Parts: sequence; C-alpha cells; structure tokens
Amino acid sequence: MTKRSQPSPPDLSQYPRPNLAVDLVLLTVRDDALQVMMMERPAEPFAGRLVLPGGFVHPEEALQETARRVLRCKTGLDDIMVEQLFSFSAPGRDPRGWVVSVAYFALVPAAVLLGAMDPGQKLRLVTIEADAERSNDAGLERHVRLLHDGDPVEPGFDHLAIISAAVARLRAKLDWSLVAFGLLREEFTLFDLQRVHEVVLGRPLLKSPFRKKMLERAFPGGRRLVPTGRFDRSGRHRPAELYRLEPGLVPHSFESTLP
Amino acid sequence: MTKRSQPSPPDLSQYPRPNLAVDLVLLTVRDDALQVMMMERPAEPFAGRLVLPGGFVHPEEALQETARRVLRCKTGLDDIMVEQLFSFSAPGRDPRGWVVSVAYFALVPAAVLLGAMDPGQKLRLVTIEADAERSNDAGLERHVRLLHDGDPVEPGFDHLAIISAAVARLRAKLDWSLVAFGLLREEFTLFDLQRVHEVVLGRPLLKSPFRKKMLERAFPGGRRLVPTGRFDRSGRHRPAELYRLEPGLVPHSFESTLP
DNA sequence: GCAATAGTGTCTTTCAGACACTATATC
DNA sequence: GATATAGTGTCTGAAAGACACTATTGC
Repeated sequence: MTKRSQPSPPDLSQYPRPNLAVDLVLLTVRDDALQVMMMERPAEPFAGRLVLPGGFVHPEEALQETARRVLRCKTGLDDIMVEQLFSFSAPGRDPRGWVVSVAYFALVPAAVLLGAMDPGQKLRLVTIEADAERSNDAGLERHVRLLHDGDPVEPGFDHLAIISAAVARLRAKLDWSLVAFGLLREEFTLFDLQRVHEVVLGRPLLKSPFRKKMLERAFPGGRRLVPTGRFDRSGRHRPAELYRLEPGLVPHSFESTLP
Repeated sequence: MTKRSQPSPPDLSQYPRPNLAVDLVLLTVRDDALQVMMMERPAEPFAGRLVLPGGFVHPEEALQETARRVLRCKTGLDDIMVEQLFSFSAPGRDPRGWVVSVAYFALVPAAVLLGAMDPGQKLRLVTIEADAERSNDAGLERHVRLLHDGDPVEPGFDHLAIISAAVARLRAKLDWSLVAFGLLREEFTLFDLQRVHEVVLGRPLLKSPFRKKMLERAFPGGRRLVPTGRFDRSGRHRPAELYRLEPGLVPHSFESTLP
C-alpha cells in the first residue's frame, strides 16, 4: 500500500480521496428466522427505504471502532463481537459520489437486541430468507430475500449484496467458530443451539448426531459445552438442561489481533 | 453506509476522507516453498525495506480494478485471479498520515511469474515460512517468517500482518476452492498438485488418499480433473500423466459477482 | 394415562489415514 | 537389472446420517 514509483517527500495530499463509510449487518435469530436490523433512511438518496445502519469513518479511527460506534449509537450495546466482512467499492454504488464502504457484521441474541434498539431511530428487524446451504462464498448465487411484516423489502444502495455476504460468512463460520454463541444468551439448551444452526443453514438437522457432536467436540480455544445443572422449565414437557460455553479468552474477530 | 441521522442535502464533502490504497499479496510456489512478491521501497518511509506492491485507488475505480492495475504495472500480467482479503486501518500504520489499505491476494504459477516480473522495479521473491496448518483465521497466532536468499526480512508498514492474512486465507480455501490451480500451469501432474497442497499447508500428505480424493471429487462448478493423455517425461523414472481441470465458468473472486 | 419434548443407544455408510503392492520409465 | 517415481488395492478406525428407543415433565 501507500507507495509510488518515484522518490518523493511524504506528502499524500496529491492523491484524490474517497469518502469512507462503515455499514453494519447486525444479525439475530428471532421467531425461528434469521433477522437483520435495518433503518428507514431519513434523507435522499433512497429516502424512506430500508438500509443498513452505518456511518463515516473518523480520522485516525480504526474501522472496527467505527463499527462499534455505529452499533453503540443505534442500540447502546457494547462488548458485542463485530467482524470485518468486505469492502464495497463499485462506482455509482452511492449516487452522491465516490463512497467506499467497509461492511461489518455483528451478532446479538434477540432478547438482548429487542431491549436495546433505540426507539427514536426507526429501526426495523427484517427477516432474511436464504436458499438452503451453500457452503462456499465463491460461486455463490445470492438468493436472499428480505421480508418485513410479510412484505418484501427492497433495500437502498447495494445493501442486499452486503447482507448476502454476511449470510455467506455466517454459514461458512458456523461449524468451526463461536458465531452460533453470539446469537444465544449465556445459558441455552442444546435444542436452542440446534435451532440456531438450523436457521442459519436453512435446513433441518437430526437431533442425536447434533447433540453428540456438540457435547464431544472442543470449540476454538479448547472450550467445551458444560451443563449448568439448571433447567429450562418453560415448556409443558420434560425440562431441558441449560448449558453454557466453558470460559476462555478467544478473540472475537480477526482484526482484534492486528496492531 | 453513507448515511447520517438528520435529513440534509446530498453533500459528502463535509466528511474527512482518508487516503485509500490497495496492497497486493502476489503468491507463488517455487522451489517447494511458498513465495511472495515484494519490492524494495524507493522512498521514505521505510526506504530500502521490502514492502508489498501497491497503489492508491483512483476515483470511480473499483478496488478490484486497482488491484489488477497494480498487478499489471509490476508484471504485465492480466487475467489473473485477484481476491479481496482484508482492509487495514490501524491508526499510525502509515507514518505519512491517515491511509486505509485494502489488501488483495493473487496467485500465479512460478514459471509465469518469473517471466513476467519487471526487471526495472526491484522486485523480489521472498520465501514464506509459516507454522504447520492452522485451519482457522480466528485465534490464529501469526507465526510467519520471511526469508530472502536465506536472510530474514522485516517488511515495512504492517505488511507482515497482511501476508499472514493471505496465507491464512489461502489455507482456508485450499480444499474447497480452485486456489491450488491458480498456482499451477494449465497441465500438471497429480504430484505437482500434491506438492502445492503440501507447501501451502506446511505438512506432508499421503499419496494414495490424496490422488483418490482429487480424482473422485468435483471442484466448484462441478469441474473435475481429467487426464490429457500426455506425459511428463522430465524425470529419470516412469513418466507421470498430465491432468488438467475440466473447463467451466467459475467466478474467480467474490467481488466479481457484485454490481 | 396422554401428549410432548428431552435425551440415549445403535446400526450403517462414508471417508480419511496408513501402508503394501504393482507398473514403467531412465540408466 | 537397479533405481526411482507413477499409480493401485485394501485394511482400519473415526465420524456422519438415520432411526428407534427410553425418560420426565404438565395436564
């Protein structure tokens, strides 16, 4: 980066600069569906359309901090895993001019998100319908539909592509990372965990192999699922034991390990 | 992206803008080692140190085009797969000021690269020594060393982290994508393919299961390995049959499917 | 007892790893 | 014929899928 062919003084002002923004794909699992937080856009372009929350990067601010700032501004939440997704730069993607946007995604349990969304901000939870599992991102035909209260949603800008990328990333990381736990509260039943997997992958899973695998495997950092001895008695049937993930320090995001 | 809270005219000039650059991690496999193309930096900062080739993004130019332009400028190569890797934004990463850099990686067969590197540009092929396989990027302790002619290399800027990210991505994609073929010429023996896998993963593989898997599996796009009927007779032993990847249209990069 | 979900056991199939064997070129 | 690599066959053990079974609650 940041070099030119002929020796010259450290002066960068000669180069044209784009506006740089961050868009946040905040995902949750609610009502057995994958949902994304969007907001009604207050101004042109795309006034009134649903878009992802976002903001411009401040000088000397790391992109991850921008993402966290946007998250905090809309929901008040902090200490949520955010992860860089992709940078979008197609000419014309913003009618106002040259804007490059770095997409981040974040995961929040629905119960937490519902209590945190700022009511003054016209925020909406939009259901994502995605075709059944396609493990790879390359060659991914993006068949993602958005529904709000049953009505199809046409988001502004290129935000449908951004959401597609987030779903692809989420699926790709589901079975080797801790992303599933970002969508669950501290304690959960094994069936809660299974429903999260099913909703993200878009297909049903068999109970017995799923349980066995989850109880036997080690997650990143050597962490395992441990029973708490407490039970969920909310159903009218045999109570389900609550589990939690063994404590451990595991970086939430790729970026967090960088200088 | 690209929004603010209060309705206002489409004017973006009020927001401070960073310099935006692209850095290219051009990888190849040569002498049974993974190598990256770097160049001696001609000016301060980091004058004389080895850095990745890069350049600033032009207005209304997609980032991928910038990456291709950098590649073309240094090697004359075109029609090479380039893929977006990660955006680096840590404050202070460039002493000259606020520079955000989007890293791309590209793969070229060594025979092609050696014939294409511009001799006027002080380009170097640097060997990457990476710890044995770590499949995940999260939690990745980056143990990557660079060697040029046997001497350790300390790259300028944060380019060691960028190279680490490229190696991690390459490893992660090795067994479900077509990246391995980006490092091979059109026709190759199965052992050539195996050596590429071994060098990328940093560990030896068994011949028989490797061959069986490669010959039976379908690669993205349903493409398979097909024998050509031609043989490599360069060794002093039984000739090895040359194979190639069944033709097919598969997007080389995530970004290529976006608007 | 009945309905409903929690949770377990087991069989089968698939696949990766390991290794032994045969084949065919150069010298 | 010696040697070096190409290429194949087969055993084994681990893991995934499918399904049947038992357990425990509310009503």
